[in-house]
Amino acid sequence: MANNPLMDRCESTIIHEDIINEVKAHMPKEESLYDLAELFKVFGDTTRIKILYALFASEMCVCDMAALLNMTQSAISHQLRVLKQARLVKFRKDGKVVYYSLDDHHIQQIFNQGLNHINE
Amino acid sequence: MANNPLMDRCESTIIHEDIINEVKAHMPKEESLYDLAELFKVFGDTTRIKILYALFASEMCVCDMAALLNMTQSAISHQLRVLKQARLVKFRKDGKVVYYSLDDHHIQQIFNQGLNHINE
DNA sequence: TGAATATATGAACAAGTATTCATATGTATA
DNA sequence: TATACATATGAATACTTGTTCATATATTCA
Repeated sequence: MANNPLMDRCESTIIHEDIINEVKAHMPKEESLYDLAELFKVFGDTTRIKILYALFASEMCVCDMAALLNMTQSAISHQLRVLKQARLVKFRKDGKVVYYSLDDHHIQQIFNQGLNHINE
Repeated sequence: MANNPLMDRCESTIIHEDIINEVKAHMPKEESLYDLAELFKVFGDTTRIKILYALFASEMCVCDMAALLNMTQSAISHQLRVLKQARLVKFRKDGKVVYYSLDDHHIQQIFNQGLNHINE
């Protein structure tokens, strides 16, 4: 039976069908789970976390963020694009300078809960 | 001045030094930010999100998770290792069967805040 | 208009990661 | 003890992603 595609799935024998059905009934829909993972992916990078923490304290221009984090303007700019696409930051222009700020009030709470887990 | 390493950092001219200092004063320490990013990295994968949501509803064995998510036992097992290392799940053994369950009560709140952001 | 400068962006590269495949480990049972 | 089976794991692979480099865009000011 080397060709049975279910070979690697516990011999295709579901041990607790009742539990599986119970769990299935409580699962959010696929799309929500995907979007949630995408959101956390955005949080899963030190540079972006730092940018967001910086913006908790004050709006900032790209140049200042680069100086603050000791990174190139390009690297910061690329990451800001990711944060923009995730609707986490917004910006306003003042001449050449672009000021970024937070566009979501959940972020801080999410981060705090995350820190709670870490500091346990 | 093509060799100036600060060339790409806004000519090394910090525009708003006051803001940078203000922000610096409020930044958590490097290590916390790193750990936080590591935690969110764990959340940043659909398979792991699904596993955790499943465990919100009930403890489950590896085999059932594989059946539920229609994935190989091996893939599930690898992801459970990541979740274990992040201290997000714990397990108990009953004969051959290993039952996994949540090891943190913050997860659900973090996910709910995440969904709030998505559904806005 | 031309020079300076703040930001954005495409391409390339290096590093990280999720899954698969093969196989090992550990437990129950015939 | 031998077999079955639930789980774990190392290696390989395909895919993703963060940064750099070069350059484009846009705005100010002389």
